[in-house]
Amino acid sequence: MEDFNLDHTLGCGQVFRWRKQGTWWQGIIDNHLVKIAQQGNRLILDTQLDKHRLARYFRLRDDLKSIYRSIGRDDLILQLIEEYRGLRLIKQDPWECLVSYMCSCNNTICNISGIIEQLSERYGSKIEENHHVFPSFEELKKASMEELRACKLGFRAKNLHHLLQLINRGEFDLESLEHMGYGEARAELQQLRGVGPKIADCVLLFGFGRLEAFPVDTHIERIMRSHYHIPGRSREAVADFARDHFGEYCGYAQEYLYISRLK
DNA sequence: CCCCAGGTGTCAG
DNA sequence: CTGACACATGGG
Repeated sequence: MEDFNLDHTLGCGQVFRWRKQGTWWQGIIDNHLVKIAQQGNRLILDTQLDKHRLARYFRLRDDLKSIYRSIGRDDLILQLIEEYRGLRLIKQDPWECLVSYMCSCNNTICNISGIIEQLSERYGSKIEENHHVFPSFEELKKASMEELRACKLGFRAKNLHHLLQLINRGEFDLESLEHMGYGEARAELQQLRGVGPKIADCVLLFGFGRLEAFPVDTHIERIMRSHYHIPGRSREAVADFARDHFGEYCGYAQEYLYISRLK
């Protein structure tokens, strides 16, 4: 296992349900409980999940050296690549990803995790004692506004409820985004209540693996504006600059900038 | 009490 | 197009 750092990959904030106890990370991939640890260049597994699905989830087939060569266009990103080498994007389930990042709006990672856990416990199917899968659309659509409120979604409850109604009426189809171009899919996502440019980019990057997506949140905007000359005051200007500056794999650059916020 | 958090919708100028 | 403000909830 080369160029893979499990702690950076699971701890950078791109996923919300993984927990670390001791040296073991515990989480769920494709409805399977997964315990995983890293010793040097070896991954240690305790799971029924097959290796191909694991490799897809952690994007182990991405050629990081090639991606580093592509995005490594300035001193800052080169330094972050060195510091966080082995951080990989994760290929999340699109549905869980969309709901998760709808909950991320003006919220903390800690609170987002809490919401996702509550939704899973209350509406997701149980796979083992104390472990529930994130609810499918069919499971989650049973939730009323009041019940969503009880899961601490706050003002985001009406956005999620609206999404559930929309899908139920056949007026939105998440899977159809798979076959669209980046721009078209992004515009389609932004028609949803509570989904703007940033959340749309998160869904496209983490849920659909569109590496040309570059989500700009408060941290990314602050970092980008302090290190580069961005022409324009909007967050879209930052995203436009980044896509041009870092190129076709700019989504990877975003994650290295994002993890660097911690210090 | 303040401020901020992986933003977005709305509205005035 | 730009800035200001509200929005639920939790934590510093």
